[in-house]
Amino acid sequence: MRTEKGPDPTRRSERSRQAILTAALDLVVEIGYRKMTIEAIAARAGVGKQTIYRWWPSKGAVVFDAILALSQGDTGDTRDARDTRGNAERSAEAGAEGVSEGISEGISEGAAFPDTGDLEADLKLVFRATIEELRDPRFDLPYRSIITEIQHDPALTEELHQRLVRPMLEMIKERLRSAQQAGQLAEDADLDLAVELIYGALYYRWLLRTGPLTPEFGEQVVEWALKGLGAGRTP
Amino acid sequence: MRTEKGPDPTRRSERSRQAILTAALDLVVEIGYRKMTIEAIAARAGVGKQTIYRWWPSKGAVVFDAILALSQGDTGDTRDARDTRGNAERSAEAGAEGVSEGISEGISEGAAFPDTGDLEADLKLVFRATIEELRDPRFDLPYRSIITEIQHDPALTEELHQRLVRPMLEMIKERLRSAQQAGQLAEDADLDLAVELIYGALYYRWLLRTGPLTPEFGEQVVEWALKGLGAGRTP
Amino acid sequence: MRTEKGPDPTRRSERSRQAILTAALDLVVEIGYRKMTIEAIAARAGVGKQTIYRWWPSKGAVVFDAILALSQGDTGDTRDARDTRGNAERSAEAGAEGVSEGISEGISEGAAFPDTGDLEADLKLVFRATIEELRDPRFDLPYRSIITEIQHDPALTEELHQRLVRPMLEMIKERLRSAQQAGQLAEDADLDLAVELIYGALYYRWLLRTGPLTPEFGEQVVEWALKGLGAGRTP
Amino acid sequence: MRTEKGPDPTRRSERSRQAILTAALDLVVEIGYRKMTIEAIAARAGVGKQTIYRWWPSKGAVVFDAILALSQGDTGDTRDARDTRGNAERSAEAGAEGVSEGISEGISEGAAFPDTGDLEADLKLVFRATIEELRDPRFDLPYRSIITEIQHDPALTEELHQRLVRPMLEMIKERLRSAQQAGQLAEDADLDLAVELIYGALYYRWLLRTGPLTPEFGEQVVEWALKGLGAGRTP
DNA sequence: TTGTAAACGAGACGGTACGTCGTGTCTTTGT
DNA sequence: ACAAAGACACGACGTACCGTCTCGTTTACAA
Repeated sequence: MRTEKGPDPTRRSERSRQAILTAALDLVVEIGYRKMTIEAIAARAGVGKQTIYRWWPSKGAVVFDAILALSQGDTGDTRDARDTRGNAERSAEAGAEGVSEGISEGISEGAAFPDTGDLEADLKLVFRATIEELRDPRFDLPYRSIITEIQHDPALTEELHQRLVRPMLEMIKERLRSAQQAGQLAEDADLDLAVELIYGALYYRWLLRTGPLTPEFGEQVVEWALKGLGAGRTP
Repeated sequence: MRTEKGPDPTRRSERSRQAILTAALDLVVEIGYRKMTIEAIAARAGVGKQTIYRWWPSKGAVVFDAILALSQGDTGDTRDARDTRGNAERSAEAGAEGVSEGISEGISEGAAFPDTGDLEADLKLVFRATIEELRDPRFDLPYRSIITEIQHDPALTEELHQRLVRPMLEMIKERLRSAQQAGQLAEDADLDLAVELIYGALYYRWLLRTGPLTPEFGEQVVEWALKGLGAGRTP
Repeated sequence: MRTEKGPDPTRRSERSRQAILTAALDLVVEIGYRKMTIEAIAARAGVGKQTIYRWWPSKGAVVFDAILALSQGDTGDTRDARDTRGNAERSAEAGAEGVSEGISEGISEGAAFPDTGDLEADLKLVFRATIEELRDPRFDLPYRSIITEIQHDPALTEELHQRLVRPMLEMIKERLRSAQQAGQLAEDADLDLAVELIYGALYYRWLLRTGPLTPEFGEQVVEWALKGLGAGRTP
Repeated sequence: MRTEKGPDPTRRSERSRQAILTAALDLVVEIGYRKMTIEAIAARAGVGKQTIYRWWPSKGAVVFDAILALSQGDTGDTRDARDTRGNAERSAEAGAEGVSEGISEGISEGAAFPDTGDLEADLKLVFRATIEELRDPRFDLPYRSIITEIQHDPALTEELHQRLVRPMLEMIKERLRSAQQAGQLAEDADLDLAVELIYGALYYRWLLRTGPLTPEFGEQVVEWALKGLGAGRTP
C-alpha cells in the first residue's frame, strides 16, 4: 500500500533519470552552472520540465545527484531527492555513459582509504588522486557548483555532508586514528582538527584560486601538515 | 583630455554610488545574494537601473565594491569598476553610514599585522578578529557571496585577488618572514605554503560548514599549524 | 499532425485572449493608443506579457484584433494572428462583454448591404451608421489607431485590407453593380473609383478633422457624389 | 523688453535649428517616423538633446516644422513652436540644403492656384503635382507622419490646419468660387463639401493604400467629381 | 486482453527579472 | 547666457526562465 503523497518512485522512468543527470553534468561543463537552466536540462535530456520538478526540488539538487552518480561511478540511486537518503539501498542498475566514465578515487566514495603503514605515503597517494579530480573539468566544475550552492541552501548542505563530506572525512579520520595508535601522530592531536588542517590548504587553493593546484603542492601540504601533527619524514 | 569610451567618471554621482553600495549590502544581509536583484538594489537605492549598469558589469561586482567599502571602513573610491583598480588614489569623501559602520580588523585591509615578537600570540589575535568578522552576518554574507561569485567569474577573481586576498596574504607573509628571520620558523618553510596551511583550515570550516567557527577553533588551528612549521609552544 | 513551428493554437487560452482584447480596447479609449503599453494591457488583463507576445507580433496587431472582435460583435476567432486569416472558421464561443457590446453596422462586417432598389437611400442609411460608429469613441479611437498604425506597418496593412477594408468595399461595390445594372449609375463608371469617391470625403473629414462629422454631412456627400456618377435625385 | 518666460528666441542658434530640421527629415525617410528618436536627431544634428527640447515640445512638432520648411522651399521660421504662429513674419534666411531641395507645388504653399479658365484642366494640373509629391518618399514619409501624429495631438492638429490645410483648401475654394461664378459649377454646390469630395478620394487612396496613386487615378477622380458638381466634359 | 492510473513529452500559462533603450530633466563644462 | 555633452530617475521594451498547470500519449500493472 502506498499512502504517502508525492510521486510513486516505483514507476519512475530510469531512462529519464539517466538522461537528466547526464544532461545536467554536460551542461555544467559546457556553459557553467549559473547559465544552465532547468529548461535547458529538460530540452537536452528530451524530457518534460515537470519530470525534473517531480523528482528534484532545485537545480542544485539535480547537479548534486549528478555529481554523486559521477563520483560513485554508477547511476546513483532511484530514490527521491527529498528523502532522507540516509539508509541507502541502491538499485543496481546499469552504469551511466558519457561524461561519467572513469572518475573514481579521491573525493569519491568508491574505495577505502589505503593503509600501507606509511601515513605520509598514503596521504600523498590520496591527495594526488584528489587533485587530479579537482583539475578535471568534468569533476571540478560540478563539484565547485555544489560548494557554491550550499552557501545559500541549508538543505543541500546537509545532503552534501551526509553523502559526500562526512563519509570522506570519516575515512581519513579512520586512517589517522590508525596512525595515532601506531604512534605516528601526537597523542593529543584532535583528529577532526587534523583533517581540516590537512585538507584546508587544498580547498583554500582550489576555491580561492590563489595558485595552481599541482601534485607537488599536494605533497608539500601533506609533509608540512604532518610535521605539525607530530609525524612526517623529519625524525 | 578624455578620449576613452565609456562613461565619464568625473561626472559620476557620489550620492548614487553610496546609495547603491549601501542598498546592496543591506539586501545581501536581508534576503541573501541569490534572491537579491539589480532591480531591488536600484529601487532601494532610489536609483535608475541604468545607473547601476553604467558603473558595474554585474551584481557580483556591486557586492564586491560594497564589501570593499565596508572592509575599508570608508566609502570606497570613485573609479570605474572596469578599471584596473591597481593604482588606487582615493577620493577622500566622508564615511558611509548604516550597515557599514565599525567592521575593520581581520579580513580588512585597515591596519597592519601586529608584531609583538610572539608569532603565535599575534596570529591568534588576528584569527580572533577574522573569525569574529566571519561570524558577523554583515560581513559573512556578502563575503561568502563574493567567494561564491568568483567561482564563475574570472574577472572578479582577479579583482578579489588584487584588492583583498593578495594584500592580506602579503601582510601575513611579512609577519611570517619576520618570524622566520627571528628563528621562530623553519628556514626551509615556504611562506606561501605556510599561509595557506594556516588559513586553509579556517576557510575550509567556514565554506564547507563542517563545524562551528569558534575562537577556540582558531587558536587550535594556529597552535597545530605552527608546530608543523617549526614553531609553537612545544620546545 | 502539426509540424509547423510557433505556438499550438489548439492549446490557446480563450479566457486570456478575451481578456487581452477587452483590456486593449478599454485602454485605447481611456488613455489612447500611444500611451498604452503592452505591459499595461497585460496587467489589466491579468495575463503574462509573454502570452501577448506569443500570439500577437505588435501592439497594433492586438488592437486590430480587438477592433475586429468588436466590429463583428463577437469574440473574434481563435486563430493565430500570424495566420493568413483568409479561411476563417469561427469558434462559436459566447459573446464578449464590456466595451464590445452593441456596435455592429457601418464599418463592421456583420450585415449585408441593404438593397431596397433606391441606391441613394441605401447609401444614406449605411453612411448614417458608419458616421455613428466613427463618432463613438469606443470605435473611433481604436479604428483611428489602426489607420495610424498601417502607415508604418505593411503586414498590418495587408491584414486590414483582407479582413476589413476589402470586404467592406466589396459589399458596396456589389450594391453599386446592382444599381448600375438597374440603370441608376453611368455604364462607364469605374466602380472602384466610385467607392473611393463616395467614401473618400467621409474619411478625409474624419482623419484630417477639417470639420464635424455629422449625419447631414454624410447625406450631402452621398447626394453630390451620386450626381457625378450619373444617379441622384436630380432628374 | 522681454517679460515672457522661456528661452530667448533672439539668441537662438540658426545653425542648430537648421541641422535639427534637416536631420529630422533625413531620419524620417531613412528609418521612419516611429523608429526615429529625439536622441537620434540630436546625435545626427550634432546638437545637445536639450537644444531640441528647448525649442520644440515633441518629436511630432520637429517633424512638422521640418516638413513646413521643406514645403515652403525654405528654412521655415525661427519662432518658438509653442507660439501661436498665426501671424507669420518669416525670417528670410538662406534655403535649406539636402533633402529639402526642389519640392514645391502640390500640397505646398509656394505658388497660387492656376486659373486658365478651364477648371478641369487646372485641377488635373494641380492633382498631378500633388500626386507626384505624395509619391516622393522625401515628402510622403514626413507628411504621412504628420497626418498620423495629429490623430493623437490636438495642438498639432490646429497647427497643421492653420499652416498647411486651411491655406491649401482656401486656394482651391477660391478657384472653385471663380468657376462657380463662371457658371461651370452648380450654383447650389457647397464649396467646402466640393473640396472634400475632390480631395477625399485622393487622400483615401493615399492613407488607406487601397491602390496605386497614379496620375491617371488623379485625372479620373477630377473628371467624375466634377460631373457631380455640375461641371466636367459631359455637356 | 483490456482497463485504468500513473508518469511521461510537450508546452501554455501568470509571473519576475533581465539588460537595453528612450524620455525629459538637470548639471557640468566650455566657450 | 546658450550650447554640447552626458549623467540621472524613470519606465517600457522584448526575452528568458521560473514553477505550475493542463493536455494527449505511453507504459505497466490489475482485472
